[in-house]
Amino acid sequence: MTAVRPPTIIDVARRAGVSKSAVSRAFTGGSVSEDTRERVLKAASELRYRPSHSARSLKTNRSRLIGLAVTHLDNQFYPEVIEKFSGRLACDGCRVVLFVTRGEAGLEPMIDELLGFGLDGVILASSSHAAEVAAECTRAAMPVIMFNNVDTSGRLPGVCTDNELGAAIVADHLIGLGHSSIAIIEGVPDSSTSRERVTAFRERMLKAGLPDPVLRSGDYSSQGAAQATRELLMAEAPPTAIFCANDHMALAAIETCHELGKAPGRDVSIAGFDDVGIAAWPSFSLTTYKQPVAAMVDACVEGLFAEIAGERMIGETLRLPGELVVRSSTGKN
Amino acid sequence: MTAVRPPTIIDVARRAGVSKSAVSRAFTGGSVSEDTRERVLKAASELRYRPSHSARSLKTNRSRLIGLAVTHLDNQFYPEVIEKFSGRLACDGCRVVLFVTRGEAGLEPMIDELLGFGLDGVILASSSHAAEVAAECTRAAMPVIMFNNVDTSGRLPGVCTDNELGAAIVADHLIGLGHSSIAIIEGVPDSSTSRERVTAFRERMLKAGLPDPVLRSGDYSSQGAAQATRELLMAEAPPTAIFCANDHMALAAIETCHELGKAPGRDVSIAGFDDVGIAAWPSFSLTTYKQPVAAMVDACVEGLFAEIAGERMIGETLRLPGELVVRSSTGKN
DNA sequence: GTGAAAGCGCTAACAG
DNA sequence: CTGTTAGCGCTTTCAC
Repeated sequence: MTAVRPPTIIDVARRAGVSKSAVSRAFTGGSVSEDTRERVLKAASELRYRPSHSARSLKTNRSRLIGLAVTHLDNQFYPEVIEKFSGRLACDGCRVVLFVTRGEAGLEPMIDELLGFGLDGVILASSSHAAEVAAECTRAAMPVIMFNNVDTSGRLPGVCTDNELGAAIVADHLIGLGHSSIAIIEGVPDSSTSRERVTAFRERMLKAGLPDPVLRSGDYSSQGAAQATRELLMAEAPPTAIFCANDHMALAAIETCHELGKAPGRDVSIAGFDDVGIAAWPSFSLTTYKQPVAAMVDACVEGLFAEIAGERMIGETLRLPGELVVRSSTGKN
Repeated sequence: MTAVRPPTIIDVARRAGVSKSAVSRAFTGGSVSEDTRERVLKAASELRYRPSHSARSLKTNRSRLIGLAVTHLDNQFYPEVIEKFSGRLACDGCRVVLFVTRGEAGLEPMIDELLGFGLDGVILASSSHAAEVAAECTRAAMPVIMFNNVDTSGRLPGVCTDNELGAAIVADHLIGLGHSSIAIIEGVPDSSTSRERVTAFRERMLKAGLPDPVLRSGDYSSQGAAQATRELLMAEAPPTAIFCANDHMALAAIETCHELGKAPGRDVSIAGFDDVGIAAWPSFSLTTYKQPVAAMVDACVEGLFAEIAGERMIGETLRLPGELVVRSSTGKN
């Protein structure tokens, strides 16, 4: 059995009795007579012909492949983001090539990978090392955009939620409920999202004349948040409310409350950030600040396409407002 | 500002004072003298040269891109699978191109996409329409393998958990706990996983002399499972245990129990299948049958690589045993 | 071990 | 509207 090699544009041209160019035009939307187009399409489908992706990419310098770098798929926020990007990009005929960064390790080599797969552009939704990756991408003239994360060093475009606004609104909500002893569980310290949310929340409290909140690191992980929650709630004077820098940690905090026999929303209020799917489940009913993921993804894709086209739509970072979602994990003090 | 086009192999050759071939060899592991290799590598790094992916693919007919078709990213099982595949394939220098199938719609066009991106192979982890996609792939000589899903029509290779074994073990567990009135919430009826799990569970019950279990469809969705649970538990003679065809539905069933004021593990036992991350959370503490995801992914990748190499390692479907994980969502009747 | 040369399959001027 | 032609950047015989 000889390996049947796939039909090329030449096979189609021959069978349709036209030139390669005619076939190419028929497939790329060039101008061809209706008659030619039909014959080409017929021949192509008989031959089961599909244009070779690599040949086309080589010529056009476009692969319609977009890299998406993410971390922590166990944080439900990312699967949601991935799904949205995949759907959105598919509308433009593009596909997502996934780069899952495993914690701290393996990021260096990933840069080479990111640059070596002939991608048209890259979306950095990974929370750490963004700066390094970004710098390398710019040097390689690879269009990049940050998602849910801002480039503090350079001036890369990016899209994220207005974290400061969101955190302030959550703070107001908690304060309005009568809480004055509020703790914060932050994420990875050097991630922009965590920094912005924490800072804004804190400022709001100080502005309200409340004491500086206790700060614990949850490192954006379940275990970290659980540990922080334990320490917080078992202290001598435990806080009456805890603001977690994301839902992933807030969910863990709620789990920990149960473990300690404290009822979320009654004994202690827990608030998060993201509005991940699970947050709405009755078991958690988490009060949180909803990130406008769909709008963010749209803006991000448009921004990236602009970069690819050589323009620049987004100045530095586009910050979209979200929406407070009040559920029963927060209650009056 | 002229667009600085990326350096080609020729630029490197010139700078290193060697021929294109020498550069190519230095990068692909061909035989070159140590001296040449060094000069090439030096020139390349000075120029920030990276071999063009599309040019290389065109020549070698290998893109190192593997398609992964999945559904339901809100079912935590899939993000876990994606992450594992991404990591595993990265070890072999390959990357995942994602194809998220949005329910029933958009599968037809997706086949074209799958075949049109110059992928080296495709992993079908999508639960529905697998047969159609598979058939088209085989016709196009595209290496395919099924994951967690068996090809009933053709004879495509695939890897999945031994669903029948698993379901039987879960049945035994429940029966051993003294349950005799057990209901089943199945997934998408025409998915092989659901069928196999349901059939085996049922058989086991009959074999134990128990009445034929009530069967409800949850359609592998949270809403479906919640609805089914409601109907089941509000019936005149509610079952004392419910077996859900996957964790995603079992979790929803547990939520629904709370909604109805029934304590899982006491008032009614709930068991799932998968052992998704959340299943272990204290709030759910779901008894389930753990799919050996890592081993499945390894086997799947090996099988696919064999297909790509023109061999066939896996006869039809490889069924790996999992492991019962007993938690507190199931208890004595 | 090394270079010259021939394409991989396609698109995009350029003539006609 | 159509065909001819010239590469895109790389790998790989094939001689040397």
